[in-house]
Amino acid sequence: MTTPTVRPRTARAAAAILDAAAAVAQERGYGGAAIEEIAARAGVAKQTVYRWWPTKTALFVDVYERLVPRDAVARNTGSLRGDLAALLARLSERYTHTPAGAILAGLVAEAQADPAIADRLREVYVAPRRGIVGTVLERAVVRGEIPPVADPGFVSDLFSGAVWFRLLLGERRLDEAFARGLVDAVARSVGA
Amino acid sequence: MTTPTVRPRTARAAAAILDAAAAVAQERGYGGAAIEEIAARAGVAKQTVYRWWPTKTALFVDVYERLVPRDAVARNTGSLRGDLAALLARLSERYTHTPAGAILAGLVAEAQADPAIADRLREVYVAPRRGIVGTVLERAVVRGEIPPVADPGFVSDLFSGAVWFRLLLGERRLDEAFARGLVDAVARSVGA
Amino acid sequence: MTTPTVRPRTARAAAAILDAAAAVAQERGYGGAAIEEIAARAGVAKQTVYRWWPTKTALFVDVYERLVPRDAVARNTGSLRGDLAALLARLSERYTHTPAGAILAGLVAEAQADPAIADRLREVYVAPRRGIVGTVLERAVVRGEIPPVADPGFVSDLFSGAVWFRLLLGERRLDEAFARGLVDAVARSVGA
Amino acid sequence: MTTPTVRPRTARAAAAILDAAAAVAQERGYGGAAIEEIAARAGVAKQTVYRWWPTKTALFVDVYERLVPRDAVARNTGSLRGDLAALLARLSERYTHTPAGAILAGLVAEAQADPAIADRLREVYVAPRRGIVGTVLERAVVRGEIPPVADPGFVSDLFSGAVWFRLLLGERRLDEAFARGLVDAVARSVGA
DNA sequence: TGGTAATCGAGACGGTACGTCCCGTCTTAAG
DNA sequence: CTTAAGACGGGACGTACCGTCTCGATTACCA
Repeated sequence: MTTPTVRPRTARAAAAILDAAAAVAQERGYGGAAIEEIAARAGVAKQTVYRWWPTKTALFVDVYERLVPRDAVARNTGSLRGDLAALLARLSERYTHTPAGAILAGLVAEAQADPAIADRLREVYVAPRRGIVGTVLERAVVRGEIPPVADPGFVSDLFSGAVWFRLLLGERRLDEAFARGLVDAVARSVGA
Repeated sequence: MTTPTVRPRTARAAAAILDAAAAVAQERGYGGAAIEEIAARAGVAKQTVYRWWPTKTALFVDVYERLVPRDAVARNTGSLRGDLAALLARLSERYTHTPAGAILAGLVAEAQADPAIADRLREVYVAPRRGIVGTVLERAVVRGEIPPVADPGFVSDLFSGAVWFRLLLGERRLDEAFARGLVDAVARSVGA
Repeated sequence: MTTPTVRPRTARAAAAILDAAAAVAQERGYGGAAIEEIAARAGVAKQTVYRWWPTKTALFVDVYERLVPRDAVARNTGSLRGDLAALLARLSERYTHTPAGAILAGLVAEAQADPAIADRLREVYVAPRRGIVGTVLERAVVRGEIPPVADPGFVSDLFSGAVWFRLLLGERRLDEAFARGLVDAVARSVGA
Repeated sequence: MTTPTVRPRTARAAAAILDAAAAVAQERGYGGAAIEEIAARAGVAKQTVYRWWPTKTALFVDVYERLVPRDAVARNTGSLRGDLAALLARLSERYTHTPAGAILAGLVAEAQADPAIADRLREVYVAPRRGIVGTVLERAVVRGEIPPVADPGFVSDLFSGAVWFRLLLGERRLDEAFARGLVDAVARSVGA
């Protein structure tokens, strides 16, 4: 019914830019990704990138969201451990096959010098993860697996921190042993 | 008896460079720290920086080690929880008053595109942390507080990941509540 | 009887564009005058400018003609010296109060690299000036002030060159002394 | 004995840049000469151009001076008419075989919007020409060909203006007829 | 008098060049 | 012989305009 605000060509260009940005980040890492090359690869003028994203950071926040959508919902497997394991499997898949990890690391690095970026990152990364893990925990409470969780945000951060540490500083995959250990630690910490 | 290999002026210059690098990183972040400015601020020619450190990364690995020495030993407080709390207090202090966090984040970002940097980072950051937490856990085993730990490296990473997540993405301090929560979670995970 | 081909809005827009172009050239010079700004200032879409003038050069040829009409006739003062002085006074006035000089200089510069522009410039600038000076000389011949002039075009160019040299490289005005000197030189060169 | 102020590599780069600038202006005209292309053609980084010349204008003032040296002296042919003719021959040669004319036109255009450039141009173009023509006139006075000249600057400007008008707006050569006419007009104007 | 085609403003688009910053290498002159 | 100073070739930055294009929203003419 309503006419779309964004014009066709704009949408086309935007998609091409985000795709190109992901591809370049995949090949050269976050730091090595030059706007100049992204634009060239997207078949777009540099100005067109700057028209829609004021900085490289802003661009890659959007790229990250495209790779790891903010509104993802945790699969209900019927048990807390199963849900957490499913979450880990999905994360593993995304960080293995996309530059999501490299991008996140780059954004976190920049956030250290710019509070605005830090805020934005909490918005697109921390808060959504807390939402997802919080859902999983609530389901477990409802199921009677665990008592009410005093600080679900903390539990989520514990979980996310371990995953981050592994993916960005250890092996790039979350293997069986790691998954079992982390699920176990989280489950214990909430009194399962 | 023997004269040191490194000449006085060299040592002086090296220290000046490391200090200047830390100062610039403090002000402008890791990404914003230019070798050019570091050299100028150290009162040294750019070439002198390149003589000892082939890349910005190598330089900042040394800066990081200077801020968070690799061979630090955990204080023995007489209990697992006490030791962990002491560890947290020391980390909080370092990441609050130095650019250690910003530098670490920058190095981790670069490590995503360069396995050699990743290796180096495991060497100066992951391994030492595992050593320290491992020592704490061993002491607790000896004390009889906990049973032998199957995978102390994983426990250390869980601990480090949570600290990292908090310091680089949340508040820059590790307050009382956070410390209590993390100590508790780690202690439970090892069956305390 | 017939409705004019050019619609009202069109004519209005064209005038607004020429005015805006003159104004911008006045403020920023020929080189600094951007089509983009001219269009904006005329309250017109950029495309509307390009609809009527293929290039900046073509636009400014029209602007120049508007400031210094091609069909101007020399005032008959009753003597050669008087006519020439009147010519000088009119030129001085136009180059002092309009961007005609800056525009002419810009066009001449572009003509050096493009023979088509050079031709156009001879058409709107050189030829009309020769016509005017030629008229003045003929009148003087008729009056019996001077013998027939062998090469009136050359005399005109001598006159115009001196004026140009003064206006674009010296003072922007043609003062009394200069006028007397030039009128005298020209008069002598034709045997007055 | 004294060490030269300008270092060899600098001198080498500077010469390459000036040569390249002249070549590009020859091919594309003043307006079409991009610093980017000049640098590339000189095998030099763009920054190296900007290190020595703040603007395109400053660069081309130097290019012009290289093509038409400021300190040139008029050949003494033994007569006023001969000296003027020699001057014209030399100018014709320079404007025909070098981009001097295109460069001068470009600089004059820019001078209309920037008094500093106008000053500089009077310094490197108007004043030297007045000096040269002044010398020629003085010699004629000494020879007894002409009475003392009241305003030699004006005579020079008359001469230069005519030459300019011809070279930049008419034919690019100063043929026999034109030379005879101009020499004659100038000679008459000073009472030869 | 209401429909329709031309014209308009707005401004996105692919490009090119701008002038700046910093990279890592190099050359020079002083101590 | 080492150093500081800084020039150098290079490459990306973010900006300004170029001239072309697409979009809706007026016009203004014709049915």
